[in-house]
Amino acid sequence: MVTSNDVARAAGVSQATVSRVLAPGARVSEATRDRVMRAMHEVGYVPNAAAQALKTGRTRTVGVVVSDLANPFYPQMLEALSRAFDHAGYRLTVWIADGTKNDAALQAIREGSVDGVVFTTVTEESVELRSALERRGPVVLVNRTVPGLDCDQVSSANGRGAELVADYLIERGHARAAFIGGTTLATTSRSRLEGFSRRMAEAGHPLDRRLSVHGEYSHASGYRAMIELLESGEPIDAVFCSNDLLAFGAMDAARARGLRIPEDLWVVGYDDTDLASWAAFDLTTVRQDTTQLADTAARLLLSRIADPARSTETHELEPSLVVRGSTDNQKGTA
Amino acid sequence: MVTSNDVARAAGVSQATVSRVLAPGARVSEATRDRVMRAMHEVGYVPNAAAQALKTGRTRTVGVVVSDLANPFYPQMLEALSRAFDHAGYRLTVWIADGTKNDAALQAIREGSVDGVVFTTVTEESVELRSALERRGPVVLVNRTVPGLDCDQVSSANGRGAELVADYLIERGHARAAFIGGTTLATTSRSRLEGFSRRMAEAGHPLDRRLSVHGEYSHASGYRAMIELLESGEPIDAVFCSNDLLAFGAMDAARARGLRIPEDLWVVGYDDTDLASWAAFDLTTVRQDTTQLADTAARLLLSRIADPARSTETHELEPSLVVRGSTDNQKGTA
DNA sequence: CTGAAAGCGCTTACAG
DNA sequence: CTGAAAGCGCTTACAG
Repeated sequence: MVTSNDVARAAGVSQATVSRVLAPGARVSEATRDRVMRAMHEVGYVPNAAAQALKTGRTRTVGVVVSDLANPFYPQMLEALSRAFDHAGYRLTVWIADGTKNDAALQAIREGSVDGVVFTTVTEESVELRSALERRGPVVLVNRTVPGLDCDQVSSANGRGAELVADYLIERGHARAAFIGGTTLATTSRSRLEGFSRRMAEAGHPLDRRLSVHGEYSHASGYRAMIELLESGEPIDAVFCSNDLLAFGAMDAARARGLRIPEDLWVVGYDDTDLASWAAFDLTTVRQDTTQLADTAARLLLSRIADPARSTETHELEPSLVVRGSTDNQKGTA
Repeated sequence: MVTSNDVARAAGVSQATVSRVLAPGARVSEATRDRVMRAMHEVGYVPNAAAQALKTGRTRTVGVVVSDLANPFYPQMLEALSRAFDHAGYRLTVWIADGTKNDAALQAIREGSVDGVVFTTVTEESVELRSALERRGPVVLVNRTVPGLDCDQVSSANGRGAELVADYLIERGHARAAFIGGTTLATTSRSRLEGFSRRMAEAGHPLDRRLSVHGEYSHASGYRAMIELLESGEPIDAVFCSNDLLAFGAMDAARARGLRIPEDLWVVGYDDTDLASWAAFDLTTVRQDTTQLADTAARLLLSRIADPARSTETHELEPSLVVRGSTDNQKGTA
């Protein structure tokens, strides 16, 4: 390994001077700087990250915890986070798992292998996690949040997004609606159901309990839920799924049972993933801007790392309804 | 920050003894060990990762470079790699980008922030990258490879997979086939085209040059390519796409033009991503076992890290054809 | 502007 | 089995 000592020897200066040449605000004479730079290239010097981290207490790495890359929303989120932190000169350590990795990420903060952590899929509010998050640690929750928790949080205004769907369905006369949700442990699914059923009730079309089905966030679960709804015999003219992945499953199920979309049934999702715009689905859905979510999360986390004492912030980004063919084949009138 | 010195003080032993309690093969008396363990919990001690890395030269972190999470194959690959390295006690630093991150990953090895790197999307054989890879560095190429490069590599036997498709189409009398490929810079796309056209030619159904279209690996590109093929007016009864994502785009385009699949056109993909089995596509495709790819890559990389001098290995995993409804609606006879 | 020196928090020979 | 000590490769006051 080439160290700053090797460079110092080659350039005929002290090791400290080599270090200064690389330090942002350091005063080094032009001549010395040139000589040292040349020597660095000659010997092929790259500063050792562990030594820098040990001295400065910073790694310029942040952790990201996601639970399920089979939901296309998360790869998009991950890509957006990668871009956001890349711009700031930070690297990403990624944990992919079914919720068991929150502790590993928290541990990584304590051992100093990451400067902070972005949690995208917090579900249950386990006591340990809650208290860990509340200590003003360098963490931020994106997407799924924990209402009332004193920690930086960013999400889509999920209730508001669901209201947009309700308003749209009512206005278009598709108010015999069902709801297909993911795990009730996720705030996203809960908030979307709440917003949806509240607005439907307000408009005089209260959501029938039997028409509200919960499972997990997967294609298979959406498929099963749709079959269940159809076999219940309850007449429905629309289904609001709490994310796109469920909607894809629901559409596949409905079509498998011979229903035409949108003629026989309207389907609405949430997320506006890439797949939603594919012709196979052409799904009306609520758009969450992953870039905006990621940028906000990155900004909050980096400012938290810089100032651990600042008070916490909660951001709710405004969602928007994207109307496509799964609800309306008369694009012109949408 | 709580250090081993704090623990030592609390337990009334030397700092070295605290360190030994955590070291795998260290000889410490039961009594001392107990006392130290208790002290660790009391003061909430977690070893500092940077200090350990500086001393040992190991971070227990590996890098992964992927180019495009919009292709569902990569999230699956990433998840499989995450699992494989997790089992070995390694963390993942992930670079997501359009091929510009190979250098960043190579740099990370040099500065010691990762112990090794998995490249999933090497394309062009730039001279710098080539020579960097060839120095028996702790790197492994998975999925896309560079034939002839002296470095550990794992891939699907892409040519063989394409032959399976050719054999199947010929046997089933769908030999007026077109090919839709991704970037020609990717070995995957090139090898699949080679295997396919070789076998088609051998069987007396040489692939018409005009029926071989290349773009990039995206849904939109598959869509455009399919439209192009249809508008060429050449009669075709099957399309082999060099990955599933292209096939989804091609199917969407064909259906948009009123073609029924499989009645009017057979479509075959490559990868067997989750989406391929969704009813919306029900895509016949060549299965690549991401778990096996990832496990092999992890094994190679970890053994390379342990023994930098070992000779390099190239693994080609056997693919298999998964027949679904996009080519055959008579499942019983498949 | 530059050098000598301390120290970040560990691991691991070296003695005893 | 345990302690004193060196040293991994940096950064950054402290002098000059």
